[in-house]
Amino acid sequence: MADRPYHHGDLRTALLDTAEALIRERGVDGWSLREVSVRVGVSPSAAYHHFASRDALVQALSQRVLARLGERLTDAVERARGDGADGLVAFGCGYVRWALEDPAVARHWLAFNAGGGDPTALHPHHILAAELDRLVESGDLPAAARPGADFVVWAAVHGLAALLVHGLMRLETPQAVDDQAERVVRSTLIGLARQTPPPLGWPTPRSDYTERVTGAPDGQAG
Amino acid sequence: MADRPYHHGDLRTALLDTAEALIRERGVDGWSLREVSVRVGVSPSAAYHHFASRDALVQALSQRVLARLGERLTDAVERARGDGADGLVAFGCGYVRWALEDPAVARHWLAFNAGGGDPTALHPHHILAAELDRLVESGDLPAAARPGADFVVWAAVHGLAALLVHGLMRLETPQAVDDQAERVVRSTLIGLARQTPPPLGWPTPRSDYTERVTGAPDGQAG
DNA sequence: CACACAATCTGAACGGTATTAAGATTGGGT
DNA sequence: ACCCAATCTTAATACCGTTCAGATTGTGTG
Repeated sequence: MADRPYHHGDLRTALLDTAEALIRERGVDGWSLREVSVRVGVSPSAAYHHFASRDALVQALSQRVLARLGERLTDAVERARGDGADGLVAFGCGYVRWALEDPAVARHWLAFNAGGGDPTALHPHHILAAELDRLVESGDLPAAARPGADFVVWAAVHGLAALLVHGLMRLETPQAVDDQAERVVRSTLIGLARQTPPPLGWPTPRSDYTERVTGAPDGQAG
Repeated sequence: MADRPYHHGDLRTALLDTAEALIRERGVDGWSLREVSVRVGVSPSAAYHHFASRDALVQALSQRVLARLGERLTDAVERARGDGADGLVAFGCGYVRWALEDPAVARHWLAFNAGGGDPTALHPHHILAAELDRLVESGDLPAAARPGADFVVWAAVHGLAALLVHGLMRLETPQAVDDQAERVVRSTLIGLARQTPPPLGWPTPRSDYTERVTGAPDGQAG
């Protein structure tokens, strides 16, 4: 602790990195502000010049994780974009793979996803919605099925990731993970396409979902 | 503290009740073992004669919450069971309604769902699987679509609940919640039914997503 | 270059936390 | 009546988040 300069240089990201590493090593709650500070080589109170509280660090970390997920998903979707649902299948696979590669970090995000983050961030929901719009334009998805479909697909993918990360569902091989993700996405899309206009079992023509399913892209919970 | 008997009588459930009430009042982390003990009227260390640690209480609470959810879902499914997917729609609505009625408690369960709980418990997954079996028997779902379908439906319902409870999606009215749950379940079921035997690009041209989704031929599962 | 100022970090402290150990109290069985 | 095991209490330990006064350093201004 003698050779280190008094000013760290970029303590903020060092704290984020170390907290994330500890989460990766010991689980979602296997870290403390103090230990992170010690590991970085500064005093515990130094963190408070970069984060208003421990919770602020948690929030910032989950935003950073979210940003990385966004980049990864845009890449995956762009690379796989072809005919039909391939882009969305890549979205689902990328989402679930990301969760399983770093279960603890994914659980951190699942639990503390930042509410008031940067609205321009590459949010999974945005990417998904854009890809669904493409499907409508290309005629692969009926326009009538589009409103609210983003949340149906997102729920399916998010739920699969959550079940896997929390150990309620187990898939042995990476191939099985991809297959399950693909099946979830394709089933949901087929169901969305076939159900909407006058499907089987959909009782009385309910009012359209455009008004009632309020998707707030940049909104957050109270 | 003078008129209370030295032995509480049923301290274990009293601790669980109080912890749950505090979670309901102040959020997932708005409680401590000490405060729970004080609220019940015993010393902080008394809890350790009923739970090995704070985490054990967390686990026990999440198991109890799970059991209640199970009872509720069996009731809902049995009551609504009719032709076709009505039972599963009731399952989805019950699941999501339960989550929204007590968001903090639901988040507690979402985060700490017990891994090694009672295997005979009424687990949502069991109820769902049984209902899917009924659909196969009644001919509403092709037998070929049955294997693994439970996890597809569960993922969709679980994901919807998770997105709502974490504020990533917002539905204003209870009717909108029910509608969204119904749409998720029916879409998934229709998709499962239509996709499986010879769907769009599903079985044979099993493309290798390891190449297509990411550049790296890598990935792992838990 | 000198000087002031803001940003950054340290050290010590406060109250709260989980957890443990040793001892007091009580109910049930013999 | 008595012993034992279960239950609860008191006290103590170690860690946690957070705050505050003060030391150290970079930066811009004359």
